[in-house]
Amino acid sequence: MRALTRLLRAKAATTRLLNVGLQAEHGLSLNDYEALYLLSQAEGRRLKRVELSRRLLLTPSGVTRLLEGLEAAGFVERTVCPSDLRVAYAQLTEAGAEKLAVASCGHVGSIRELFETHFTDEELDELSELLGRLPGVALGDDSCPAA
Amino acid sequence: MRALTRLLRAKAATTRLLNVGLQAEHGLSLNDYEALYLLSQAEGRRLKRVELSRRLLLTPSGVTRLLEGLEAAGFVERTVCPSDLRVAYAQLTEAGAEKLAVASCGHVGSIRELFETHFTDEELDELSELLGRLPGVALGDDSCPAA
DNA sequence: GAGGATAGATTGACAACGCAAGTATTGCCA
DNA sequence: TGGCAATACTTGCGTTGTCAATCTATCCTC
Repeated sequence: MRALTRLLRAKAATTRLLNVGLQAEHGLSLNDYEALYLLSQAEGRRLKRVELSRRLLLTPSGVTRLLEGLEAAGFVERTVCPSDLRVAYAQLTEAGAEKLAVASCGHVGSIRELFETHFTDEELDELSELLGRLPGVALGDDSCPAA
Repeated sequence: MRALTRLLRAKAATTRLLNVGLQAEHGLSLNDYEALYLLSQAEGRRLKRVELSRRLLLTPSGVTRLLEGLEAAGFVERTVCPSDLRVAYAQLTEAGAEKLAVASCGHVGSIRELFETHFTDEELDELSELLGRLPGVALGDDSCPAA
């Protein structure tokens, strides 16, 4: 119960902090960044929208809205799947990859700063292990190259 | 970094789960509930709006919007502070207290179910201790009577 | 005490996201 | 092969919460 309220507040606090940084420096939301990152790690730099929805824990409509912005900015393109005309891939563009690279510098810096001043490495592992047990959290796991 | 993405997803997953339950059964959002709860624990069952904003980690305008709904439903009233005409207290009404009591039954049940199937008591303590270190998370601490 | 800085609160415009409903495509099964 | 369920996605609408601007009340300083 206390754990719950802290979980809620922890999310609110951290997203606010990181969001303003990303927004101010690169005009990206935290979800924008996550989406670009997931795409960059994916095979062929593309992902089905359903897959993004699962990984980002957004509803399909949320993904559509998110990608609208990213497409308008030229960071992703929609491509179709020849074998199944229902699916629309989100394909990372060269511009998107560059944007991600640039934004990563400052962003992972902020994250490290935020977390490493409060936790040791072991505690971070502990924390993510615990959070990973909640239903749906540890889905498309991300092998985390940059940090 | 993995910790961060899991934190974000953990919040998204849990709020969605708990929100739909609360919403369906009692027409309250999670923040509505938290606000009622904080008021019920406060001295005289009232709190300054600024205080609510700190505790719920909402902006002041967020608090105003939240209380709009609660006032319309008759669960809180606004009262003024005689010594400082700027502050407007949010005062829990009798109806609000009853609503909270009724909603608590099912709600803390859901929470326990969600958390206790995945964690032991020690792990919950560990988790909330860790989360509490993030800036701003462990503010108005809540001495947690019900669970 | 007058004047400016500051704190508490509200309002309007806006972005993000969920839900429900709708469309299009595919797979299943008789 | 025809029909029906399921899947992938989009769109309209409502809710929630933020930000920037504003108003009032209080405090602080001269």
